[in-house]
Amino acid sequence: MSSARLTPVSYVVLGLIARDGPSTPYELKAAVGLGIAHFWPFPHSQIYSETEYLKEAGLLAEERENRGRRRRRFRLTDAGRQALQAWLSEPTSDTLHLRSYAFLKLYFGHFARPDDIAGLARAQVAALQDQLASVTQMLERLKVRPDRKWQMAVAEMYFQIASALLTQWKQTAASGRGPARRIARPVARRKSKARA
Amino acid sequence: MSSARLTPVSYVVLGLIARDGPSTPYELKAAVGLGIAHFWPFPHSQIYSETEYLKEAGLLAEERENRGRRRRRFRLTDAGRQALQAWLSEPTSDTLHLRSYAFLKLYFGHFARPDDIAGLARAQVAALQDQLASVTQMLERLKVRPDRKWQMAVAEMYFQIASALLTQWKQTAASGRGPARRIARPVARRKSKARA
DNA sequence: GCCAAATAGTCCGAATAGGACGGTCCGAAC
DNA sequence: GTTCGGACCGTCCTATTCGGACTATTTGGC
Repeated sequence: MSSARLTPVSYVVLGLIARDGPSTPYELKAAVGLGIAHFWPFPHSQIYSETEYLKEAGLLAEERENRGRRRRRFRLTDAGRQALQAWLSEPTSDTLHLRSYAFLKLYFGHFARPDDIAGLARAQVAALQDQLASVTQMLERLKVRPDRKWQMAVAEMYFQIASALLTQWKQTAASGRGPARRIARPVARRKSKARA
Repeated sequence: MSSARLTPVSYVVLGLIARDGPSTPYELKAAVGLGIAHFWPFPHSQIYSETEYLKEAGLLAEERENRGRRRRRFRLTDAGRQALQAWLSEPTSDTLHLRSYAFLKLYFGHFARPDDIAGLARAQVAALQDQLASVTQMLERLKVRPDRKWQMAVAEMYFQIASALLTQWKQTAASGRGPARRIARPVARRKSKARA
């Protein structure tokens, strides 16, 4: 009953049920794969333990299906809805965490042959183009859902990130191949406030 | 001796030692914090076990310091250098992994009060500005190191990502506050190749 | 009825997280 | 030359998390 440890995954579950109505863990798993997995990955097995935990905590209520597989279907309790809203009302300064294997290789590019860098860059360009294509489709789908406004906003951010990266990797692929060393492009600068 | 399981962290260690010369684990830890931690985070305790492991595998050689603390100092063996170069020569299509707590909140923005969204966006704008300031300093520092060319490239990618996000969050902060619903900005679209 | 495919859920060893904690060295103060 | 504080350096430990292998159940085609 008491609101105990609530993790990001807890809110994923609460949020999805708030959005989609009473759901089975399996449905949640599928819903996660459709979007959230792109910016908050976690193993699907967690959904099963998390729904159980949230039920114990009184934030979800369970209703067994009568027919067929008799799956557990969870709905939000009032406490659950409140917990979700409370969470949403606290902003976070937590900044994005990035993990890129390709960055790692590029970082040590000094020890690679020029061709290696070019190959890496080409592979990244291709991968990013695929990714952009799929995000574009997602945007297309969201465009006709005036609710889902904020999902759209997230998708757009994702799109912008992928776009920016694509541009950069293309440039990386071209550099070395170019006719001459290129002059550093001017880049927006902002007032500094110290930090490192 | 046999080249066994080499993880990304292995290459971080090999790469840093290749760049900086023989190093102690503590020095590596500090070096990681200066840049790599931003796109390949891992607990510092791993450096200690990893250097040990790489020594066993014959990719590093250890030389105890004679004086003072008698710290372990590791240098690259030929095998180590080869392993690094082999790794660098294989491109990766692995695409970036993103993890953002703020995205999660925004995603479920439907259940938040408009003010909550605005607050979140403002917090993100502030955090990103700080981050951009520190990246800008890093770029400044790298500008005068013609070696470090590829580190610079990574830093620029990071900068572009943060810039793009800043723009988007600013827009999010403004939306709702704006005089009217704004027309969707035209956005670059690319040929689709399917994927989801 | 039987089989294949899709659906649904469980389990568990391995890897990671990341902070708490314990020593060690050095320079400054007295 | 002793003491002390702070930076330096490294180890350890527990709680998650990872993520895939595995099992079971249902449905639908024939």
